[in-house]
Amino acid sequence: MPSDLGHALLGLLARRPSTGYELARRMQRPVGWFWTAGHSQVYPELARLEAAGLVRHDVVPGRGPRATKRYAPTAAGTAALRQWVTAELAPQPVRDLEVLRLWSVWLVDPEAASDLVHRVRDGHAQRLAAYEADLATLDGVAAAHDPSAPEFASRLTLEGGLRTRRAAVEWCDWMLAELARAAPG
Amino acid sequence: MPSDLGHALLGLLARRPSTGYELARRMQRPVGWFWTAGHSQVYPELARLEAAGLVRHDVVPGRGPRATKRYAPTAAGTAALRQWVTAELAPQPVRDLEVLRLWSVWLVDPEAASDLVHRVRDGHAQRLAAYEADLATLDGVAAAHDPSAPEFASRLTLEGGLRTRRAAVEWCDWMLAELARAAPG
DNA sequence: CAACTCATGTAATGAGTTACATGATTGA
DNA sequence: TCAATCATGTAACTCATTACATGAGTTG
Repeated sequence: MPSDLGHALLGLLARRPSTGYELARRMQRPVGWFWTAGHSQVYPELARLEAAGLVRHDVVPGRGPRATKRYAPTAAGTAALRQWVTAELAPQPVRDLEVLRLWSVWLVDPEAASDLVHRVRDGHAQRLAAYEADLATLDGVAAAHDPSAPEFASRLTLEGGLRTRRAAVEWCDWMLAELARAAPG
Repeated sequence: MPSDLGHALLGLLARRPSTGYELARRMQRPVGWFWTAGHSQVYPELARLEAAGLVRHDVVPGRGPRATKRYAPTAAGTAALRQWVTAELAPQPVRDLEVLRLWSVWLVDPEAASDLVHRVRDGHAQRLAAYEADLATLDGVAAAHDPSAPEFASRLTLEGGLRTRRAAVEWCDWMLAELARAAPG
C-alpha cells in the first residue's frame, strides 16, 4: 500500500501520464494547493510505485543526460487509487504555524500584533485570488459539471479553498477590529 | 534559535510553568487545535531549550520513578518567543489529506462520493462544536478582551478555527447539493 | 489486584527538506 | 554565450510517529 505521496502521484497520473519532472512541477500547482512534494521525493516514490506494479513507464528519447521516462498508472494502480479515495480516514491533525504565532500574540504590543495580522491577511488574500483565477478558467468547461470528469473534482477542491480563504480574510479583518477596539490610537 | 516545536513549548510555558508530561498533554489540547507533538518530541526539545538557556527547571519531589521537573521560561526564553511571534514568516504550504482525496473523487461513483463528503462534514462539525465549547468557557472571562492577556490570544485563535470550520461545513453541504444535482436518484 | 494516571526517557522508522551532481536543448 | 528549461537521480539532515522501557500512587 502506497504512502499519501504515492496516492497523490497516482491521482496526477490518472489525469494525465507524465514524466517525474512534470509530476514534480504539477505537485507545486495545482496539487500544491493542498499537498506538496519536491522532485527528490517524486523519483524514489515513482520507483516504489513501479516495484509495486501500480505504475509503468515507457522511455521516450529524451532531452536530458538520462533517458526520459513517461509514467502511467496500471489497472492495479487506478484500482488502488479508487479504493483509497473512499477508505477509512482518521481525523487529521492541524498544523498551522500562523495560528501558533497568533496564540502567543498577547506578548507583543498591539501595533506589532496588527502588523502581523495584516501580513497573515495578505497571504490569505493572495491565495484567494489564485483560487479565483483557477476557478475562472474552469468555468467555461462543461466537464466541470460532470461528476466522472477530473475537472469536476478540481472544481470541488477549488471551491473549498475559496470558501476557507474567504473566511480567513474575514477573520483577519475581525481581529484587526478587535485590536483597534481594545487599544485605540 | 529553537524550532517551531520549541516556540510552541515556550508559548505554553509563558502561560503556565509545567512538567514535560503536562506539556505533552497540553500539546494535544488546546495547542493541538493547530500544532501537535507527542511526549517523545517534548522531552528532547525541553533539553535543547534548557541547553540554550531559554527555559530552566526546578525539581519537585515527584510521583514517578524519576525526579519530576517543572519548567519555566527564562527572561531570554520569553524574549525569544516575543521576537519569533512577529518575525518574518514564509508562506506556509498547505497539507490536507481530505482535499487530496476529494481531488480524485471523480474516479468513484456518486453514492460513494456523497458518503465521503458526509464523513468529511462530520469531522468538521465535530471540531466546530469543540471550538464553540472552548469559546463559551472563555466568554465570561474579562481577560479575553485584554490584548495583553493570554486569554485574548486564545479567543482570537478559537474564533479563527470557528470561522474556517463553519466555512468547511457549508462547503460540504454545497458539495452534497452539487453531487445530487449532477446525479439524481 | 487490575487498570489508569502521573512521570520520564530512548530507539527505530518513516517522511520531508535542502543540497549535491550532471548534462542536453532552446531562446534571448 | 549566457540563462532558463527539461530531465534525472543521490546524500545529508531534520522532523515526526510509533514502539520500547520503567515504576510509583490512586481508584474501582
